[in-house]
Amino acid sequence: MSSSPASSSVRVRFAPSPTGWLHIGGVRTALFNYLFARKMGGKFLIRIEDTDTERSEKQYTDDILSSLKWLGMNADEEILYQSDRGKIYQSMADDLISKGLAYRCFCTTEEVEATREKMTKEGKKPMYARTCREKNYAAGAGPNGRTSFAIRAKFPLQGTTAFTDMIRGEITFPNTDLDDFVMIRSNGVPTYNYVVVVDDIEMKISHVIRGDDHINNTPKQIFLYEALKAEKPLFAHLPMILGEDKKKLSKRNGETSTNAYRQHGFLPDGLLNFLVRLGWSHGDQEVFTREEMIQFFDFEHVQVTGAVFNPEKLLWINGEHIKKSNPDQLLTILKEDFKFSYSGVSDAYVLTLITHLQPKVKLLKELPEQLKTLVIAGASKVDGSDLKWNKVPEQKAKIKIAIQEFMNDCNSVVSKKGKPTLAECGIGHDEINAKLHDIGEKYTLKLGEFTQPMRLFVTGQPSCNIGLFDLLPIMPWETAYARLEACLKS
RNA sequence: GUCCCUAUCGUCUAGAGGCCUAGGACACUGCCUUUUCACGGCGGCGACCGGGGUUCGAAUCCCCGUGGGGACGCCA
Repeated sequence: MSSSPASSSVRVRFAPSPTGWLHIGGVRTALFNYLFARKMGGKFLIRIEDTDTERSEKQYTDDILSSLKWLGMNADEEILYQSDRGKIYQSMADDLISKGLAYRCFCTTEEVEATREKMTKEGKKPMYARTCREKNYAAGAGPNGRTSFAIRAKFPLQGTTAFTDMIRGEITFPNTDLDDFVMIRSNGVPTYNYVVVVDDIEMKISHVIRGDDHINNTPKQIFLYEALKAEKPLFAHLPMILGEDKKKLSKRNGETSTNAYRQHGFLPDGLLNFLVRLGWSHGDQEVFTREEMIQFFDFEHVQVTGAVFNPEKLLWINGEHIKKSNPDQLLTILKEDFKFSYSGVSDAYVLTLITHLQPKVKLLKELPEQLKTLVIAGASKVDGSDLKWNKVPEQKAKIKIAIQEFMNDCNSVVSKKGKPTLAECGIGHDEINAKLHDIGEKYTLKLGEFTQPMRLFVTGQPSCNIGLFDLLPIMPWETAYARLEACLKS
């Protein structure tokens, strides 16, 4: 259903209104625009729709832009602010009035409301009564001395308005159901349906890719394209993201700011990967790199129905991305976004720890939590009172002897070679494994019986997911030894 | 209410008339692996909304019904 215009002509935009934080639904809309632009070698643009002066706030614009930056979706050209363009909107509207395609409406809000209520009661679609439609009022020359007017579109009374949606195909509206919508409010501020067209023309937008809550606005906008004698873009209406209650995602049912996802430890590509799979598919593939998303994206496989936001799958996908990440990059993010720091240990050591931990976490914020007792001297605060060995004192004594033997064994090697870690003394994962198995056999202990207390004390916390055999070789032996001593004393 | 869109496991989805006894993923669950937790491996549970057509043959095409969503603003 999609057409393939010359790639160089593809220009798409993400046009948020700064009336709230950038939320996940907005990110998905931006993403589909971004992917299409990148795939087609076109331009991805951003326009801030701040005509609603009441609700627009600078802090929201800042949040939207910084969130998009975090996600790696920056605009290819200068960002357009609608608040800068008031004069253009006004003069084009005046022009449409002179051509008989729009008119001044002096009706008051109360009058308009009244007819709307009446029509609703009669079971009709609430619309404007078109009182001023054929009056040709001049500015400042309204009925009953009224001077305040809005500008309305003179929408056709008959026929149909249709367009071909890239996702859904042909959509047709009877014109009788469409209103003479307001283009410029009586306070002079233009409305969304009007400025969106003026600006999309100005920006030479080739494809309008947006949420399907805009399908019903499209005929109004088509009217304006025709009135302004401009070439119409192609439209693609994306299905909505739904909350668990299957209603449009909102603050009530789980809408969350993009920033919150960042703080929780989602990777940009993990979040984007989850979002792209909400309403789009590429066979059975679930995990995509950014390059793959761009390479494979198409409108043919965009779903038509809304998709429920599934936090658990998001978590899983994020884990997949963390697994594949470069530890260096992970460390950088940890330092920048999670105030992660360490002392008395080398960068290489921290990086190796991350390598061992990254396949096991789903959220970045788990990393500093698990690392903290490994990379900061004296951070270990272990209480061994919950350990199983406390139940059988003679067993506990035997285990301590076994652990002591392991310590002595390693110690002799380390002091002979004079290196700070077991790994540098030639004792790696497999050697530790063999050593502990031997000791277990010698003292007729199951491996878990004595590695469990060892692991607790060496990691310095009960919830660190690193394997003991992975940790022992790389941890400074001095530290490991001290912690094992504490274990013996407990 | 009117208009627009829509309908495959709980959820995200594959599916373009025979490859479908409907595939994958998340979740749930059984087993295995194992140095706790986790990761991983192998299984299990689980869906074509209903009714009519069209066709030799329908999850797939058409119609109706029903369900769901969205829009009906001097919000965007």
